[in-house]
Amino acid sequence: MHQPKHLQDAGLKSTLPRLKVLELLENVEDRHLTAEAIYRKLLEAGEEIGLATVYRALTQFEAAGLVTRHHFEGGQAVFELERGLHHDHIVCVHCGRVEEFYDKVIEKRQQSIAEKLGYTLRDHNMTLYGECHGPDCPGQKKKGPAAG
Amino acid sequence: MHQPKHLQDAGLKSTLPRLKVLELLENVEDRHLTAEAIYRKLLEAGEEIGLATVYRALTQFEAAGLVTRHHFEGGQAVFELERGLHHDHIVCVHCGRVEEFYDKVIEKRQQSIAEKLGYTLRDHNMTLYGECHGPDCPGQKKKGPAAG
DNA sequence: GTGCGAATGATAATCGTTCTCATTTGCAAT
DNA sequence: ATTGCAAATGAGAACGATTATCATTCGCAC
Ligand SMILES: [Mn+2]
Ligand SMILES: [Mn+2]
Ligand SMILES: [Zn+2]
Ligand SMILES: [Zn+2]
Repeated sequence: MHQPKHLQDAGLKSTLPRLKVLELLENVEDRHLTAEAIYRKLLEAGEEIGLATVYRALTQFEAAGLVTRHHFEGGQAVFELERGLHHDHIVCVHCGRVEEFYDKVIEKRQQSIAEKLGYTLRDHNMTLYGECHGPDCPGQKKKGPAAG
Repeated sequence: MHQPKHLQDAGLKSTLPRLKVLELLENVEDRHLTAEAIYRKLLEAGEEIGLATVYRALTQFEAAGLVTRHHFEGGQAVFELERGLHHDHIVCVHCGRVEEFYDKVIEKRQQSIAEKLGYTLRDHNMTLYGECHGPDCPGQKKKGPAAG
């Protein structure tokens, strides 16, 4: 339970819907959520909020640096609470599980590639897609004890 | 002027609209085009084709391995003719210019990161965003001879 | 408590892309 | 060259994600 007074510091008026979205992002287990998932979870928690407001709040949080938006495969953007530590992602193509990683060698190489090509690097998107081998992942063909 | 007989080889019936799209991709200067850009160019060239057909052709070409689809920033997907050589991209945030590159160190590192995290790597997306310094790029603040 | 500009939320609109379906095409067998 | 028919086309409707509109409500300084 953090105390999300961050809003005023970020130049945003502290309103109830915004606090609800921020609180959810701070306390939910899965860091990477679509706007609709956030909306649904708030409704399930008995909160009264509109989807448009969730989108607006997330966009404002992003502009304020409180939240990061990612575009993985599959239409919907996902949002995560910013923790100040840059990282990239690997996503399971079967179950959608997301892991984070940071690789200094890659980051440096990206920088020097940009320079070599005459660009000033401003940002990058690196997402790996693979098959996780978690027991709950539908990508794991379950070998029954007898051949079937 | 290539001879795009590739279609039958790829298991696709050789139809006029498909040939037109493929021919354009083979002969156009800019490798990376949106579906609408392709559609527009064909119309400008006097061809008669529908946007839905362009989308369909590109999707089929992608499934057949003739074309690759990328999702850079900004809504529209871009397509490019496959040349068999994997590469990644750097895109200018001002003028949209695209350069390609391939970095063996990064590719290897992606593989070992995936392994370390327990994934079997299947694909990846790496796009760098930066400011190019081309003379025509609107990101270049034109310094006039006198201070303004 | 009042007042007012900012925020909200229901809904319409937008944008890129895919789907529907009546018409046309490619092509193989006559 | 015809014919036949499944596959392809294209105009427009439909779709999913996100944003815009606008009447109502809220946050907050007085
Ligand atoms: Mn993350
Ligand atoms: Mn390319
Ligand atoms: Zn998985
Ligand atoms: Zn540029």
